Amino acid sequence: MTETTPRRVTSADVARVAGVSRATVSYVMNATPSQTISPGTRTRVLDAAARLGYAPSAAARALRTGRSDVVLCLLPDWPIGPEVGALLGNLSKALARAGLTFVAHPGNREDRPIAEIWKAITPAAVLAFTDFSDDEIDAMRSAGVALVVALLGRSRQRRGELEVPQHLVGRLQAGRLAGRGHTRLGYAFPDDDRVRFFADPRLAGVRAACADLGLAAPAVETVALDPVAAAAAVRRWRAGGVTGVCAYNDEVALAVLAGLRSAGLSAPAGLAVIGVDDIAVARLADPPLTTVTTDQVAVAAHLAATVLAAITGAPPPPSPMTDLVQVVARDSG
Amino acid sequence: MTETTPRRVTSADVARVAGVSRATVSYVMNATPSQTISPGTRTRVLDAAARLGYAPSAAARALRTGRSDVVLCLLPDWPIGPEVGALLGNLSKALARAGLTFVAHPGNREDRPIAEIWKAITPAAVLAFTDFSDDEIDAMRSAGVALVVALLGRSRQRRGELEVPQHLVGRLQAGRLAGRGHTRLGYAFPDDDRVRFFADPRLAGVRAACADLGLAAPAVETVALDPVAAAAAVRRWRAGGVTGVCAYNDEVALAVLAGLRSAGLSAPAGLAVIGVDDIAVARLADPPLTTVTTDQVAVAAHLAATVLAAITGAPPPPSPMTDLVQVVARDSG
DNA sequence: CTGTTAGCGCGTTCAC
DNA sequence: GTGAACGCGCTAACAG
Repeated sequence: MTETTPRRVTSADVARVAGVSRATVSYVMNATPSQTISPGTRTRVLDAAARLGYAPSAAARALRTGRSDVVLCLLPDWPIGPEVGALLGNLSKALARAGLTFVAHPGNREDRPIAEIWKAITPAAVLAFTDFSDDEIDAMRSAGVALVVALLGRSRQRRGELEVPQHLVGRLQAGRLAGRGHTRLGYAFPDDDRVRFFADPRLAGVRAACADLGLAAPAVETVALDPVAAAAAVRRWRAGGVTGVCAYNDEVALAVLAGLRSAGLSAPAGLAVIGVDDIAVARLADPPLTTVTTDQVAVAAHLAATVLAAITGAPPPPSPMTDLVQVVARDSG
Repeated sequence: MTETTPRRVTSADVARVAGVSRATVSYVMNATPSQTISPGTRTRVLDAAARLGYAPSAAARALRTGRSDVVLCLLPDWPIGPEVGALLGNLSKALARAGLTFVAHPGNREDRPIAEIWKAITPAAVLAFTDFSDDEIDAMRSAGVALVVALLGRSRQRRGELEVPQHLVGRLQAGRLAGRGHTRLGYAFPDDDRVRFFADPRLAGVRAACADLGLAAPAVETVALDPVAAAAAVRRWRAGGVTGVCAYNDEVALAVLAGLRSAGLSAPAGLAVIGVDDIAVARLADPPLTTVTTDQVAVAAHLAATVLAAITGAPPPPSPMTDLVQVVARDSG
């Protein structure tokens, strides 16, 4: 029994079987517009490729073109929940339709310089949740990597793709509470510095809504995911006349609910509470949690379009970021 | 001002600056054991590389060696929560220490045949949560990709790396409840077919523990994340004499808690409940949820070692899967 | 021992 | 529709 090492199928194999040159195979496989191929040849090549199970070497292609068809997403170092997970899934799906392979790299940039990451992948584009240093940006640009920043970072006036909706989330929360008669609002800020990138624009949205509606600025309390800490915040809010609280997300909102409970109170009478994300357990809370959801599919589609535009050098699509967020009304607020 | 298109720095550039050949550059950069290099030359090369900011082209390297230093993780299509997110982060860190770049691809294999994914990456190894078809395995193997399956799939006797701990999770839950005097146990099974790969071994662990302890087999109820559905399950359990319930995970456990509440009962008197994962909101529940946690860092380390072994062809490390799971005792059971 | 030469891996694309 | 060079790093064979 001779061990036949199963060699990789290359374009040369296809060319041989189809009785054409490798160049022709390439033209057929890529449907190169500048090159006309007779239908007969085309069919023969396609047939041969299919029969042999030919798949072009991504490495060779990347080497030649200087760019792979991979889109690399640098994940933030804060815990990613099901919402982000869903976003990534949708993004992957949307980019796959454009022939791009989406992959995510977890782990903060301290563990490993991001340069090592993208140099190991040679991605067509890099999508990040937080900002890059200018040096990093220059390095990537000069390597021909398109860059999209999802969330606004600290530097300069670059605008992040996801910043606007975060702002809207806050506005919607405040609007809901104001619409139900609350005039003095509180904001439950997360006890984790790593999520400031998300929390800050949300809080800003609440602030803006309050200003627009002629309400006092929200009373901000940092709320840890702990009943005792939350109870203290609840006490302070109530002492200050606050009747409705916008929480950074559902987890923080659930903490507020727990705080109310341990203070012998309940929502919405003791304090109206509204979260963000509509996580699965939100409807299991007591009372079920009112929350704000984002249309992840639409966001993913927009992000995908932005990435695509960045790759092709086309102008980024306009943000159709309205109607992307909506309230899921339940009993807590 | 002449626009200088910033060309990529290649080994030829380094060679020129250092006054050596490209081969020497390669030997220095890779510290090739079979080739001795004089310290002086070494330094000159390293210096030049640093000055120029040289990074070898991953594409060229992959093309030549037939293998990149990327480890690809195929994510399951079920919603990934913070636990999996943390696992990925730890895995990434552990593999980075071995010089490997970890990336995850979200999205189920229906959207895109997995062959397209790994052919676009040319990974050194693929790590998957569920099993592959034999055809897929053969294709990958013959392409030189090492394969590690984290969770056992349907086919044959292959053993998944994470299967054992899942089993232990179930055993631990049942043991806890039995230790507190419960003799008739229930199991709250998830209402999502996609997580069967996790749920089945956990339930099997509970069954095994019951058998070992001489208890009746657990009364299995499928529990949706909905108070009403959960209340019905609670009723059936209580009618059947069940006094303690092991839940698939914390979310399902919280559903059981909600079901108890809407039946006018409470844990642990009405029904003792124990979850899995120790998600953040577990301690915010009423009562705080007793749960089982897994040492994700240790699991990640073991998985990383397994991947490494698969790549080098070494025998996989033994499973030190004891002491990896433990109970977080709170009030619910 | 030190370092060089040369050809390979594979898809792309320009000139004929 | 074809021949041939190219992108870039690896490594066997070989010369001082």
